[in-house]
Amino acid sequence: MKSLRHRLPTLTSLMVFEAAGRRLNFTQAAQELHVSQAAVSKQIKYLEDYFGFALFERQGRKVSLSPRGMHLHNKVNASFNFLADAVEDHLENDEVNSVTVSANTAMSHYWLGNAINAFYRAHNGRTPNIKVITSDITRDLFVDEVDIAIAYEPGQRIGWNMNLLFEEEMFPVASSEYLAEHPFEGNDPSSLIRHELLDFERIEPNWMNWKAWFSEFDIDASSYNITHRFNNYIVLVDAAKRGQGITLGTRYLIDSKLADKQLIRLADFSVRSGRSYWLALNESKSINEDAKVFYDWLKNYSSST
Amino acid sequence: MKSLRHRLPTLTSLMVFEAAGRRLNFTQAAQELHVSQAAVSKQIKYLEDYFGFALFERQGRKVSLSPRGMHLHNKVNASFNFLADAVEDHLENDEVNSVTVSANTAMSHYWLGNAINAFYRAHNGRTPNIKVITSDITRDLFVDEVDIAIAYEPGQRIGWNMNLLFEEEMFPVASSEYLAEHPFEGNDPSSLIRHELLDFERIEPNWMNWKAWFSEFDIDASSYNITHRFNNYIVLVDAAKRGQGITLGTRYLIDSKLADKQLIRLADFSVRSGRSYWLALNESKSINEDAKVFYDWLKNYSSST
DNA sequence: GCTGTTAATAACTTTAATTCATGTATTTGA
DNA sequence: TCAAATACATGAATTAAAGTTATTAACAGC
Repeated sequence: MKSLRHRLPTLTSLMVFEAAGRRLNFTQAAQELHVSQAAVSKQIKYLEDYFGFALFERQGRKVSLSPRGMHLHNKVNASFNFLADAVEDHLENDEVNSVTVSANTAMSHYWLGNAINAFYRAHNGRTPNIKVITSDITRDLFVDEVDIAIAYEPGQRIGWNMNLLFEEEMFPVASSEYLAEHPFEGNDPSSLIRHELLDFERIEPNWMNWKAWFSEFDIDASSYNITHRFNNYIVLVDAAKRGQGITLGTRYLIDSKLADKQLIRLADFSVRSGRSYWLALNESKSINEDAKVFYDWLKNYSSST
Repeated sequence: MKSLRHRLPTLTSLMVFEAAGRRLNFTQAAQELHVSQAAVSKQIKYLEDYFGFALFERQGRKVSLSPRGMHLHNKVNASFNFLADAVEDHLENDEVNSVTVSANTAMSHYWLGNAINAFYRAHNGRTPNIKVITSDITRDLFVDEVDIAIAYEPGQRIGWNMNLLFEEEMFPVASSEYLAEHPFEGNDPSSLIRHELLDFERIEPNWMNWKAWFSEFDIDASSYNITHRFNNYIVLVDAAKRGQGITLGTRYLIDSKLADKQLIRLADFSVRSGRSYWLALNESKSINEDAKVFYDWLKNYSSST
């Protein structure tokens, strides 16, 4: 793995490019940066040599970003702004008491949001500030910054105190609207094969999808019909709620949608994958008392629902 | 608005901090960067002077990140990696009867889902199969596999036919429950500073957050109070709907939540960021007729809403 | 065809970054 | 227990990157 320094041109040149690309005027960029126009010109030249193509198109005395230059500029701009915000946060804020919680998209939306709200209500709104990191990449859930991670099959992790939350169990669900249009007849999984099936497709989280689900009943992939596919569980469930087809619902996650009839469970067959969700407390950094309180509260909350 | 350059310490110092904080060993960091150990030591000292607090804790000849140092390091690391990926990008499904559409999390949930459903209804459920790719990384939205991308500020892209969808405009919103508990009094943005503010924090999409929003009214970051932070717009809006605070709503995305009173707009002030959402058709691969039909339908749909 | 504006370039200067040499503190192990 | 080894800090000197000044060239608008 190359060092970051050797993966990048000089940072000065990128910063000059950021200003020049934003203003589309080297002279103004120079004023903004409090340097001479010549300095800007030279830095841009260096950067164009580095890449081997033009970042700007020169039309006489006007400059505009080339297609590739524009694309690069978006990224560079986002990156420096993020960096500047981070730095300013540290200049302005004396350390605030704050708890960072991470979870994947589905958990964040269908479970954690409710849990935080219940915690917040239970303390009359006087809770530590909370930061929620949502990501479907397990590695991102366990970065140092995180105090509490809620993860699907994370495996053992040193420095994290793990607690079983619940086991994964999946069954077919659809909206009442869909079922009115396409009545579900029969009482076994093979009755599903003529229906419109909405599927989840993503490397991680490596959830059960229709293929794995059907295989539990020895039903072959060629016999059923996947209409739409999604890599985001919320968006998938959105489509099911709107009546576009049948999807696999995860117990605990979609219970509230069943309770208020936004989704209807088709029959009583379901599959337990044998995999689970876990609650994890980061013990590798100096103990954050607020995090510990929330962690214990969550353990209790999960066993009571 | 201060120039980026004057919002940041020297970039060299940040890059040295990135390496030193990752390795937790100044000598190794120096080797990685191909500089002397003294250079690292000096840069870290400069940065600590800049911030006015210790980034590292020195225990004898060992160093570890201080809590604030660790926090900063996460951001700096993310930022430089993002930058390096962007730079490296620049150095260098053809399944039948199927249309692949990509969009970020917020767009997928708050806009695209409705649009697909309307398309589906308009054709009595006889539409091509659709695959939805949800990602908050712009690059992922424009992979070859995608037929139609819906993107926030993608820049010009060769091989993609771009169409303006709508301009970003943001204003404060909260649930009626929150407003009953914390009445909003006053009629200018500075009235917000005593409220509980929920914020969006993420490198990409590089949306307007409270900091940028307030700066339009010359309100300083130290004066208001961010309680909870999120890197996923859906999860952020969930918290607002549950009454945990005030967030910035994006016109067009949260209009339906305003219509059904799940969220209430606080006042009539709003900020236009000058940036926009775009609809893009992939023309670099052999034309997918189904995709073209959906693209044209989407253009029409967006102008009618 | 002037006049004002903007970018590029060459020669020179400045200064931030880096090195070297040395000092101090701590850990390791014979 | 006491060298030897390891790791960060610091002052003075050096270097190379970044910046300046001055000038040229290429337009755009009057």
